[in-house]
Amino acid sequence: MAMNRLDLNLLHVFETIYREGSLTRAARALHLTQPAVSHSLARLRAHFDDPLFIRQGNEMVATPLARRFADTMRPGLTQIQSAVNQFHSFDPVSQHKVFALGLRDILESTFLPHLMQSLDQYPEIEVVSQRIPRRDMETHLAAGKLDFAVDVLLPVSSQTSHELLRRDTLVVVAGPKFDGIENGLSLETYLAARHVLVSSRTEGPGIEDFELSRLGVHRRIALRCQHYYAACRVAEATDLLVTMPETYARMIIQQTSLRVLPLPTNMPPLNVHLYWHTPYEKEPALKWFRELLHQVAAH
Amino acid sequence: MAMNRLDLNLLHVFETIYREGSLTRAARALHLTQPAVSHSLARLRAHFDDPLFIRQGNEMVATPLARRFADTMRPGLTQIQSAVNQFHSFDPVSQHKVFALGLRDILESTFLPHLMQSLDQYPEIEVVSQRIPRRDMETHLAAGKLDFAVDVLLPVSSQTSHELLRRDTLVVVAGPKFDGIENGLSLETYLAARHVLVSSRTEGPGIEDFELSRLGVHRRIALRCQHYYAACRVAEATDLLVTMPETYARMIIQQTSLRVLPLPTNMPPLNVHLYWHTPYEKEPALKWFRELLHQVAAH
DNA sequence: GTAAACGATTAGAATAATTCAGTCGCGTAA
DNA sequence: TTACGCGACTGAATTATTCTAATCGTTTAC
Repeated sequence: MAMNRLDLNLLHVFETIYREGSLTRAARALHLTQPAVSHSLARLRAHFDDPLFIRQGNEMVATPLARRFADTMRPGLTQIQSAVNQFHSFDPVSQHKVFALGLRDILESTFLPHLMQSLDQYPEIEVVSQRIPRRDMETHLAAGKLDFAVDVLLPVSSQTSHELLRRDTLVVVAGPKFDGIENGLSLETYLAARHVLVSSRTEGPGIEDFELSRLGVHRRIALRCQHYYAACRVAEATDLLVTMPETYARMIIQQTSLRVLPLPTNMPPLNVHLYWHTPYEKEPALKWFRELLHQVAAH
Repeated sequence: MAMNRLDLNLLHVFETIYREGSLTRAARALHLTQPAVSHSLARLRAHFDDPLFIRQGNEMVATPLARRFADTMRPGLTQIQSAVNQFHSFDPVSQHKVFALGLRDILESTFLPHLMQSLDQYPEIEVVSQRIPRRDMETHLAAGKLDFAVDVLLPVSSQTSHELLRRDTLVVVAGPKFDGIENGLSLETYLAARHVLVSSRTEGPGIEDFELSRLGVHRRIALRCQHYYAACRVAEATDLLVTMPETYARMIIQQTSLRVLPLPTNMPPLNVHLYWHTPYEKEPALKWFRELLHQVAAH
């Protein structure tokens, strides 16, 4: 290309010779013939006006200039190769990468176990799960502080993309002390029963109560608590009912005497979406992780 | 070269397009035609599977991926170019460089004025003069803490190179009160005179006294002091003689009534040598500075 | 609407990189 | 000491890549 400017591709040849200490082995590593490597070395020698490697027996020993040059340029070459790889391809098996994921509340419980199981085969991959306030989600994604966020459908700007990750619905969890459901749970039975309302707020209706009030009915709240797990333990020991997302319900009732029942009336779905900063969406590592999350969500 | 490995020379093309925001201007900057740059960009686009630059009117606007890639790889590219330049060529006019020079005693006075005058035309060059114990000279040169040392002939290992920088001899400095030298200074007159001995030690003979004792003679020391400058001020005000290196003598007597006379007997020369760490001697910046020092010493 | 500026594409020329074939130097074993 | 194997170097031939000239399509300015 330009006169007097070193062909930067020769740096890779230099580095390989340096590492292998032999032109023949370097040629093998580069998938070239030995004379090709010899010619490349000749070009480097001409450029630096130094033999760079001196043959001693069957080893090519680096000259002081070669050694010093190798130490000086290596960090830059490593950094460039890393940058090129970041935007060209991502190999999760060999490349270290930390993914920052915004997960709220029960989504940690429903996603992280399967996700970490999937990452067993990728020991270089690390995941950091953070809870970010909803109002900060987009700025954190744009700034790269978060790679992805997982949440219900939220209004976002055109700078943030999202797609459906998993469908979820509300179901009813009942313990063995709750009777009268041999033919399924009717709306009358549901409304006559006493309920546990799960909310991090100390007052106000739950999401399901909004829908019931649209039907002109309301249920009887006997207990208000903050965590679905605690609510299920209560339902198991009493005849109170818990209305909650199905995915989490099925996780919790395992090896308990609790049952999952369909809600006796239609409720809008609780769909979980994956969010990311649109301009970054072509980055190979992020694309790979996105696919992985879809696989995990399909469990 | 290798499949799937980016031609690193394309990075320079990328960077130029990014900076110029136009293929035509980038081509001009790279001394290529516009289609050559277009081809290179096509290769980059294929590699990253991204347009990288989108034409908006007559500007090529970088895509988000291109922007992020530019920011990521720029430090590495800068570092590599710097490393390559360090070992290929050195341009003292435009490249910043600090040279560490080991100078003892009067050598600072005799070298630094002319050296700094020569460096007037190289504003990017900085010089640090350090006094290093003689026993530490070689380790400091090897470690790169010193680029060069200037001293009389010393015994050094094969890892340290040296070459003659300047020849010097001992001369006699006399003030206007000293008589009887119309036909030159004879050995008898020299021995009959009173002398100033300059030494940082509080006792013991000077170097010239070793040579005189080999002739079976000795001179009369009337004063012992530590600096040649002070000794010369004494000679100017009295009829005492000072025996000292010629280069410094000629510097000091300027615009005084002092005279420089040949020593009336042969003494071995006081040659000043330049020392450096042999393995580094091919580095272009050090080569350049070495040449400069020779020019300065030839003054 | 026209001319100029600019990027993309095609075809061919020029240049660079790689391979092939052969020679030379070094180290080791017989 | 000789023969052999290994590996680097060199030059010619071949292949691949890059660059240029020309042209086409798009955009901008007047």
